[in-house]
Amino acid sequence: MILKSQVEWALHCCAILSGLPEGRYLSTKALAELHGLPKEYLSKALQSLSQAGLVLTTLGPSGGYRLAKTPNELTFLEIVEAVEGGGRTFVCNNIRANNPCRPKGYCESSPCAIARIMWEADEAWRAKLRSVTLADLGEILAQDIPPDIWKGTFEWVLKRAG
Amino acid sequence: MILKSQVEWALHCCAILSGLPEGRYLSTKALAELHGLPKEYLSKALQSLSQAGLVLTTLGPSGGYRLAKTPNELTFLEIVEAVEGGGRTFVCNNIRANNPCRPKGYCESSPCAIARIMWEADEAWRAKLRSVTLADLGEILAQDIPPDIWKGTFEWVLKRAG
DNA sequence: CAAATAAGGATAACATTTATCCTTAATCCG
DNA sequence: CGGATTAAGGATAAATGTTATCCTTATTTG
Repeated sequence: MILKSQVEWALHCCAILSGLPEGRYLSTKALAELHGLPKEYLSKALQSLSQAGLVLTTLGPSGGYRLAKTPNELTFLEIVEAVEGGGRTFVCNNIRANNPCRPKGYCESSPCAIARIMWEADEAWRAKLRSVTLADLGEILAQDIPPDIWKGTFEWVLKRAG
Repeated sequence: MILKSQVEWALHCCAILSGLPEGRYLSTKALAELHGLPKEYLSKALQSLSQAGLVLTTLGPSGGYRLAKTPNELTFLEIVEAVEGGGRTFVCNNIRANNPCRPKGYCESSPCAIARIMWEADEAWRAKLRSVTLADLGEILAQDIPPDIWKGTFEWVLKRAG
C-alpha cells in the first residue's frame, strides 16, 4: 500500500507555490524542471489540485498555477486527498456475510467491527495530515534549507513566474 | 491507496482462531469455507502470518493453524504488517535533489521535511493499530453478534478443528 | 496572428494484486 | 506400510492500478 508518487509531487509543488508572490503564476513546465519530473504527467497532478479548488490557473504565456488559499489555510490532507482520493485504505467486503452459519437473509445491524477499527486508524492518519498546513511546512523548510539555496531557488522561480 | 484484501482476510481468520480452544488447529479449507474465500489464495495470507510467527501450524489431516500468542498479546498492527508489509505509505524519492539551483554534490543533512510529516501520519496510523488487540476485537464482536449466530459458528468451527 | 499555456481524452508500458495450478514434504489413520 | 490430508512454496496467468506519453482544444499574451 503505497501512495502515488503524484502525492509527493503535489506537495512539493504546493510548497513552491506557497512562496510565490501575490497574483503571480508558475507553469507546469517550471515546476517540472525544478523537480526533475515529466511535465505531461505532473500536469495531471496539478489538474487534480485545480479540480479540488486548491489552486487557481490562468492560460496563455505567463499562465500557470497559484494557491487558491493562504498557506496557513491549506492542509496536507487537502493536497493528499486531491491527488489520491478521499477513500479509506481499508475496504470492507463484508466477508462475514458468507458465514454459512447465518440464517438466510440475515441483515447486519452495523458495519463490521474489524472495518470500524481499521477506519479509526485511517482517521488517525487523516487527523495528523489535517493538522499540518503549508505554512507549518514553510517554517520547517526555512530551518532545514541553507539560506543560499533557498534564495537561489526563490530567484529561479521568480524569473519564471508569470 | 488500498490495503490488500488479504489484510481483511487475515484479520477475520485471526478473529476466528482466537476463539479456538487450546492446542487445536483449523485448516485453510475450513477458514476459506467460513468466509467464502478462494482456498489457494487465502493460503498465501496464512503463510504470511506463519512466516511472521503470529500463528503455528501442523501438517497432515487435522492439521491447520492456531495463534502463536494469546489474543491479548496479538495486535492489529502485527497482523496487518505480516500481510501488507511494514513499509511506509509515503515513499520519498527525494525530488528536491533535482533542484537545478543546488550546488553539485550537495548532500542533504536530514530526510525531506515533507517525508517527515507524511511519516508521522503513517506512525499515527500504526499507533492506532498497535493499540488494538484481538482480545479487544473479541469483546466488541461479543456485543455485535447475536448469541445464536456466534454459538452456531463456534460449533461449526469446533466440528472442523483438528 | 503566433506562441505559450491549462485541460482533458486516448493509449501504451509497467507494476501490483489477485488468483490458479502444481510439486514437495510432513502428518495422521487404518 | 500405504493412502489421504495438510502446509509451504514455486510458476504462471488474469485483472487492475500506476506511470507515462501523445494529441487535440480552448484560452491568453504580446
